[in-house]
Amino acid sequence: MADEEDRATEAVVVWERPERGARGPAPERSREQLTAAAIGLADAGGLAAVSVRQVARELGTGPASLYRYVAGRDDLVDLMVDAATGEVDLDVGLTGDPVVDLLGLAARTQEVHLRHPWLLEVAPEALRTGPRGLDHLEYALRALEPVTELTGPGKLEAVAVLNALVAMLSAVELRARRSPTGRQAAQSAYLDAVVARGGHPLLAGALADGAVREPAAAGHPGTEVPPRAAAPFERVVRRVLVGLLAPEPAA
Amino acid sequence: MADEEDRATEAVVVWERPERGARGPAPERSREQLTAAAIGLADAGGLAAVSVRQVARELGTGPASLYRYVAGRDDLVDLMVDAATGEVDLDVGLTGDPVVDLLGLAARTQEVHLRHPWLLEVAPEALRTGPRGLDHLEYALRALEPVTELTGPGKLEAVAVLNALVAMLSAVELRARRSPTGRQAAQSAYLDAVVARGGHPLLAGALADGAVREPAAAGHPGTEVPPRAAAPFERVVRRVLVGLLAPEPAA
DNA sequence: CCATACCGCGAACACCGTTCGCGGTTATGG
DNA sequence: CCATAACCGCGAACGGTGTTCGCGGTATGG
Repeated sequence: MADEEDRATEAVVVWERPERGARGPAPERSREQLTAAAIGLADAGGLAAVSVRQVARELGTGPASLYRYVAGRDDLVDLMVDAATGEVDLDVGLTGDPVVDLLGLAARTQEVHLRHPWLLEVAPEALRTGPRGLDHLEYALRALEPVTELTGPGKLEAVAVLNALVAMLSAVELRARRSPTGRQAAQSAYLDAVVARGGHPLLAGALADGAVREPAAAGHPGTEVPPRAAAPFERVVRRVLVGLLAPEPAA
Repeated sequence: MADEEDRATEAVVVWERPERGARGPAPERSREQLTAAAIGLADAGGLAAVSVRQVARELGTGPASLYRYVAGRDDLVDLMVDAATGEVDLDVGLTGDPVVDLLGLAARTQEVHLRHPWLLEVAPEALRTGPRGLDHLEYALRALEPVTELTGPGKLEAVAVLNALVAMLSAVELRARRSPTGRQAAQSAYLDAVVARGGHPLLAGALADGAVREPAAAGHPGTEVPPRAAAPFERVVRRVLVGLLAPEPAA
């Protein structure tokens, strides 16, 4: 009574559906091509620019054709995310020090985030890991092997925390790089107004301290900020890792 | 030369636009009503269920009418997020121990996340903080006041890390609670298949260890998991906080 | 060799966010 | 005090979206 109702469960994940059937003519395109086109659009115009119609146009065909390769737009996003994850180099040897090894993985992962900003736009809710994602995870677990203080689920938690951390820090870095996009400028102005209004003294103080928000002169690019951002990333990631992997937090 | 071109900058944030003009008849509805209706829809059907048309229908009017209260759908989402943030109780006294105080704030914030799962669906990219969000931030900074090892920007970073952490742990908790929604079931089956295929031994081991994924019997709910999830949350948050606020990570 | 399963894709459906412009309402400046 | 300018509600429409249906053509398994 379980074998026959799997036709309802046949709404299966992309990675399990075969790339092509065995009967008909050969497909004129491949999932890889769809993915590449979609990633190109997203790199240029954000995740919102990735529509079934646009991707189809990019490939010189109609929207309906894509549904031979993919069950829907969500599958397309899954393919994109996994392809981007595959850009992280996992052929780097391990030193045996979990903090060092995970820090390196985090740095290489951040590079991908900076190269594909749309990764931050995909809702974490809908994240369904593909083969490359699982390789990424396995690598992290390999780096965590020397750690004996954590159980299996504990290690998975730690990796999840690390990934969320990398995403967040990448978002910060991206906001610092590109010139404000109007929406951000408005938000910035609102922040100034509220701070000036008093009532949030500590926030005001924290903002006054550092370079987090520079004067933001006219608005056009021009002053490119070079590689200056490596330091805070390493510092924060290291501290979090040390906290996560510490034997016991005292009491 | 700055005062006159602000007409281009008049694409301003929601919080700065007045609720109503001074000339015409009184509006029949309020932003608060729009927000409440939108949150109701989102609580029931996710963020995707929040469309201008649906909200309008909920209020018994046409889509165009909403644009008197809001510049677009994004403003609506901003209002929702800020309203939800306002549900976090900030009237809790501080003990003076930053770890304890921030842990409490994190726990109360997670409650809101669990009550409004759609918060995790809003892309972090588009997050523009409103007044309640700034209050939340100010409270966290107040809890961090005794910490002298961190500068202003450093504290802001720490709070950002904490918020990302709470979001991630809430996502985990939510996934564990509700019965898999088909998409998640497919993902789960795929995971089993890959693990059975070998090639990810550490992942297999980690999954075999704990209760992260129970056998997943038939599929229907039934076995409600009670409040059992407080422990890992506190443990992880505490460790991360200790790492973030530690004087110096050794060398 | 032919039935079967697949491929490409034009056409259509339902929904989405957003804009325009109209008639009615209200406060204000002269 | 009243005319005018600013505002409110909203029907209608535009261009975009994801997705489905069903057709003619093609390669392959039995």
